[in-house]
Amino acid sequence: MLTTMPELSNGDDADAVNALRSAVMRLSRRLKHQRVDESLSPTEMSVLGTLARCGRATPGELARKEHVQPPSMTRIVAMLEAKGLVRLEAHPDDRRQKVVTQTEQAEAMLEESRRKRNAWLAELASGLDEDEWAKVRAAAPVLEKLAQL
Amino acid sequence: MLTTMPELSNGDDADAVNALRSAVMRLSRRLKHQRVDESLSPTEMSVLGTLARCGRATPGELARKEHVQPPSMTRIVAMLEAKGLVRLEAHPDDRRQKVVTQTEQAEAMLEESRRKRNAWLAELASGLDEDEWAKVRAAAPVLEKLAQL
DNA sequence: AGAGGGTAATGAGTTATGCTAACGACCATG
DNA sequence: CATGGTCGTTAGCATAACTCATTACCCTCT
Repeated sequence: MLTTMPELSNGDDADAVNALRSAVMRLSRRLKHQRVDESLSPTEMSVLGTLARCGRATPGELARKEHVQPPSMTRIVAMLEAKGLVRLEAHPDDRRQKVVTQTEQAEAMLEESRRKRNAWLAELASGLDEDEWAKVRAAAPVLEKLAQL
Repeated sequence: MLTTMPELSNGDDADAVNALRSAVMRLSRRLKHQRVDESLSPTEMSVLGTLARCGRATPGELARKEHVQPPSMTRIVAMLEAKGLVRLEAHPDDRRQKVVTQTEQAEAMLEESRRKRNAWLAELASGLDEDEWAKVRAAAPVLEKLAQL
């Protein structure tokens, strides 16, 4: 739990934070261009990914998960609905809320997406050795957790 | 070198890529708001970090390193110069190019930046256990390398 | 020496993607 | 039944990137 957190003041961690921040910013920029579907923004893709894991969610929940303001999520969901990738239904208990679910079309697109991402990854991974890649793989779920804190 | 790259087709790696992509997008969004200097965009900060490591670079080199188009870097460098954080000099051998170096003021700002980032990190790290944090620390330099490939 | 192709930086205009503020519909508690 | 809080939405705006076009310069080849 890092209750004492002694390492936050030492140089290694400071370097790690610097590296992490820099890498995240640059990678996010590259990911914007590495779109699996030309007409879908990274955040829209991320929402689909979240839906695939959660099954269903309200716009507000999605906004919190993606760290986006509710109005932005409104627009994103509307976009996705217009493209037939999600469905909006009335919330069973609360008529203020709505429930978003993904369509079969989205399911197919995500599969396609996985293939293309792997291709992209193959190119990048060729620059990493086995050990480096193992570190990335180990850290990936942690980073995801970190992003949601 | 992953010459055979057998793991690119297995599920673990696909999951890792999904998690990584999602985490990078969300973290980058949060980092945008966690600015150390309110008047400096994340990319501008990243450029200063790069300069701190490299010492000096041309706008074109910086654009390539940051994965930004040259015109964007022109504007960023102009911004930084206007704020007294970098200096532009003529290239000794090629009059088309310019050389960007950081000022002492930038040096001081980066130090300030490091402190604030550590504070932000402390908050996030409190949600990770020692083992998770170790994984992030191990992966940070690799991610940086990945971002530059 | 001069012409022409390639590269560096830049200027202008556009697009994308988020934000804040204000609003209407709805729940819930007195 | 009124009133305060919450959810989603609408409207307007800000930022930070992009593309296309231009200018200045280097370099090679004749």
